[in-house]
Amino acid sequence: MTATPVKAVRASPMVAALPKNQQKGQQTKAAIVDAALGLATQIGLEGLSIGALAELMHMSKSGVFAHFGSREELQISVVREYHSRFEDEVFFPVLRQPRGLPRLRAMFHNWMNRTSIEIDSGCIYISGAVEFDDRPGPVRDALADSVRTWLAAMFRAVVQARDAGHLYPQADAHQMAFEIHGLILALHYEARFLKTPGSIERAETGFANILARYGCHESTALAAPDQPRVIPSVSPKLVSAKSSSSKSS
Amino acid sequence: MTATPVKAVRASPMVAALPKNQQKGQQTKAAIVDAALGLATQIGLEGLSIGALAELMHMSKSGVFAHFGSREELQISVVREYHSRFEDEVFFPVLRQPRGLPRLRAMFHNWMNRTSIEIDSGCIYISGAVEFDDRPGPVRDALADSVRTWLAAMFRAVVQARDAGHLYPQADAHQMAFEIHGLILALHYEARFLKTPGSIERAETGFANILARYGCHESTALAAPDQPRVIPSVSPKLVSAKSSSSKSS
DNA sequence: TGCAGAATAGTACGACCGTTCGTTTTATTC
DNA sequence: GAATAAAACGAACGGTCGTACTATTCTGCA
Repeated sequence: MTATPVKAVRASPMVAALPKNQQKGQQTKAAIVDAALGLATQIGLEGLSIGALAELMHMSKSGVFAHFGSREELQISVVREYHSRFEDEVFFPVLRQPRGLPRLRAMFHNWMNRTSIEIDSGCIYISGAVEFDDRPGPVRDALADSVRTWLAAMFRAVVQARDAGHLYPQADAHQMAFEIHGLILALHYEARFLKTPGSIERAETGFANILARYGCHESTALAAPDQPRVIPSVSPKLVSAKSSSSKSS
Repeated sequence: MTATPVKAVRASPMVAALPKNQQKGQQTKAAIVDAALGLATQIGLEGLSIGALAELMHMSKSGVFAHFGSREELQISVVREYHSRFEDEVFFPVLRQPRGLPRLRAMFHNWMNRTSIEIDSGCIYISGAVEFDDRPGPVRDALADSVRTWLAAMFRAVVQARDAGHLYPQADAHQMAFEIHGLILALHYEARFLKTPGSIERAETGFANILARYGCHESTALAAPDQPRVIPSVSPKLVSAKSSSSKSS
């Protein structure tokens, strides 16, 4: 029943001998963290149990446990892994975009894409915030540091867009980042928990609205460009046309 | 050690005999739910344990348990109690305000006040959404129904404001409600979890921004009214004047 | 005052939790 | 292939959990 967790990789003939720091142990540990991340996104970092994880890995509890030494260390490893993937998927790719509005747009776009996926799987930054908002400790610290790092990156992108003249010079970057964060949180809440249809479109429209408010009026915005400036981008086609409002409870 | 949970109330001579449906049992049950609500707001509905609750009530586990028959029923009772208080505190008072913008403002104001308090205590609507977003059952249903009821009320207030001519007739009420919800969620996240200072002011500014965007330009708005219309209410005094960003983290 | 019935306490059970420890298997090095 | 170290196992511990039972105490009404 219990299959060997990770088959020896050095069997692969092309990869001439593993690097010293990548023995078998490191490898199964990575596999455990991977599985743990999948589990934690669904049931939360607190719901993550070593027993369930061991069963999923076809390992013994003690075998899994030995890799971390404590449950807390396992949770921290999961947070770090999530952070790493978030960076790879959302942050690093946008560095190819030119500074200013294009990069800011790409950032939100990637963030939205990830959140859209997490409507099904769950998001550790959001569930973890709820689970650890009143519980000090290293897990909370790791979590908060990760989130702050990302929000700071978002803030910098806003500042760059403003300094590049893509936004009003008076634009409050902290305020704008706050409002964008709110859109993501509302999307996650309404789509994942309430199952409200049309949430993704509303988040995108909200972003276009924020951009318009803070000084961007490019034609690439979702807002209908030919409307009078007095009514900027209220109720674009994307949302109202499909009459999604009729299904509201 | 174990004090009698609730002293017999009929000792009070003025209240001539309790109504049939309000025996002592109902009373201690109410007291238990009250304590449970306090516990659940801090550690979540999932963290709520009968043992801890019994200790807090100076009762035996079985004594507490008997009132509900199951942990799930206890959780549902807590959700209902929270719903009731939310209505009393946030919803019903605003009905005294005239329909339209004044009522919408009052609604957001009350909601903000409650959320500001919940920065310390926690909010079941938010923590519960995370805990039960992937777990079907009666608790989730009770929770989602409560939230939907409130969001629907918020939506209706937006529609009334629009119909009263206080907002642009093209304003998308669902979109506006979504954006407002996002502000509340961002406030809760950044203030409670990240401890970011200035979050309350940002939520208020965000609301003023949304109002301005959707057609309200009354002098009561937070937005500076004498600025050119092209730059509506970006970075109002409330935020930038006190240089709140310097105190960050 | 005394008696039904409600309310609470007490005890026990089985399940799961994180963790420890000694043993056994597997991987790496010589 | 033998020696050594790393990794995984298996059983057990102390603890908490929700829940099921029975016994006791209290309350409300005749």
